[in-house]
Amino acid sequence: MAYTVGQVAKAAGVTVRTLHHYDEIALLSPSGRSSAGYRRYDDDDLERLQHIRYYRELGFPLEEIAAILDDPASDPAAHLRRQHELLSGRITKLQEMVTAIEFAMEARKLNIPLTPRERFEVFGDFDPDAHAEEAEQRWGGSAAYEESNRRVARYSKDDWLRNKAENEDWGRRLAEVMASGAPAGSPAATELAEEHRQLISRWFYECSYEIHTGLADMYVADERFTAYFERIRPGMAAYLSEAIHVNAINRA
Amino acid sequence: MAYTVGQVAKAAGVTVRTLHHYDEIALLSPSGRSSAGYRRYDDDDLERLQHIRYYRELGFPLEEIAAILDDPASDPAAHLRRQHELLSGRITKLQEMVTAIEFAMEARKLNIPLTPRERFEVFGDFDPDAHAEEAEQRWGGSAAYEESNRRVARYSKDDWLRNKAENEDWGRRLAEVMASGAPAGSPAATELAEEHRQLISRWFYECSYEIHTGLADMYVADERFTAYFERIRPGMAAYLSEAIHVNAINRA
DNA sequence: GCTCCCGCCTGCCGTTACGGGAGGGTCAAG
DNA sequence: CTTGACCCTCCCGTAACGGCAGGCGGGAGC
Repeated sequence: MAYTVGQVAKAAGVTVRTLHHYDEIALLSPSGRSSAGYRRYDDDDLERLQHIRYYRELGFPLEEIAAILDDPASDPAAHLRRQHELLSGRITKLQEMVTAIEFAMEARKLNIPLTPRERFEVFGDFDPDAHAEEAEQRWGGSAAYEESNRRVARYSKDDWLRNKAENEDWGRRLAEVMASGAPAGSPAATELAEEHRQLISRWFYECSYEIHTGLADMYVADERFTAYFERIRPGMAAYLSEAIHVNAINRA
Repeated sequence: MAYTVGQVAKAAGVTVRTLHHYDEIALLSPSGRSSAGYRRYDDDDLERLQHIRYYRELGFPLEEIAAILDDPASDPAAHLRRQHELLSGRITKLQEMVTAIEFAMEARKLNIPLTPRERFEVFGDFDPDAHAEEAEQRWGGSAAYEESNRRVARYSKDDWLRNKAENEDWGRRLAEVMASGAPAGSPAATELAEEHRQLISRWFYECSYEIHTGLADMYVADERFTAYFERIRPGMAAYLSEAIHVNAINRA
């Protein structure tokens, strides 16, 4: 089969101008011309264009694409394998970006400032995924996230202020309980732990006891979250963490 | 905290020149300058740069990024949500591209030509994933794929020729059995069905009876595969399909 | 206090991958 | 035989930087 520029352009999702350009730089020259000088593309040309499109999507410059496509050492099948591999890589990277975004969202909820390093982890050339993986585990599956995002999306500025106020009030009361000398396993403390859980459930996502204890562990393991609670009152991170655990056991 | 261009550039994974450019076009102007005219970026600048980087990764032109970042109607949290959504979309698209590649690989194995439409399905603007989903179901999980690809990667040109020869020989013999008038359920036919299964197992991937009957269904359901067998001998697709099913039952 | 090197500054020209016409031929349908 | 859709070849424009020149600034080591 033979196709005109217009047909090829439409099928491949590119403009005619692009095909002209590819012809100019000899990246993809149609295998023939009509008597009137019209470009005629055949199936082999289409296969080449297919590879071009995939490599382009993967960010390769045209010159490099020409080089690898004209490399006699690799056949079409090899290109498919290579593209498969590269695409998988891209997907992983994008997934890391997604978790990074989720991380930033979570940090925002608690007003925890991100370090420059955290902001650009996925872009920077420092050692990859070490932290990303960790973060993944922390706020694992997107189940709770999705819900949280759906809800948060509808919040007005007023809602946010109320949320913040409730949060601060809760923090003050927990600090008071700590000051009173009541142990983390005491009813006063576990009651506030339970309230914390319900606060999250009401504002963000259905927070099960399991998720809650997960958060508790994070609060002591991750310095940024630790710092957040420590700023309210020294020792609060560990205190709250223990209270949450006891509360979860009590209610089970 | 305040940072210099160099520090910001390194952290964010961009060049200093890029930051200069962003300053020039007023996309990201540092919040201050030192007495000597050095650019000083603060944390808010970093947050803005963070959003810029994500939107750029998503393919937005700088001008548009400036517009949406300066839009008073959306705050940082809104951007995070938007980026989350867009990233998820990109991931889905890339995954579709991966299955398209796998589709092309499978087609190559059988020397089935792809239609222009199939080549560029993921790029074109025709109705999405209708076929993609279908294809997914057909050669479902990547378990068999991965193995197939691993093996195929090591094949020499000679291997391919031997494979092709074996394949053609098998086709000829099946055509003979059909010509002899033996029904699809006859030992002669099911024997060749079994041989087909072992051919696949030897060359591509461990082909269980279950996978094999799956392939059989595909051979009659997908016109491209049907056409492949029909070209060897009319009626072969249905004949082989039945033989494979009978063989699977017999051996169970 | 001086030097030295590294980092920062402002132009300014170059490049990639096309976009988008202008001006003019072509082809199939009515 | 016209007409509208499609094709051709120039040719200029643009976005997003890359990269260098030529010159100032600054801090650490002598």
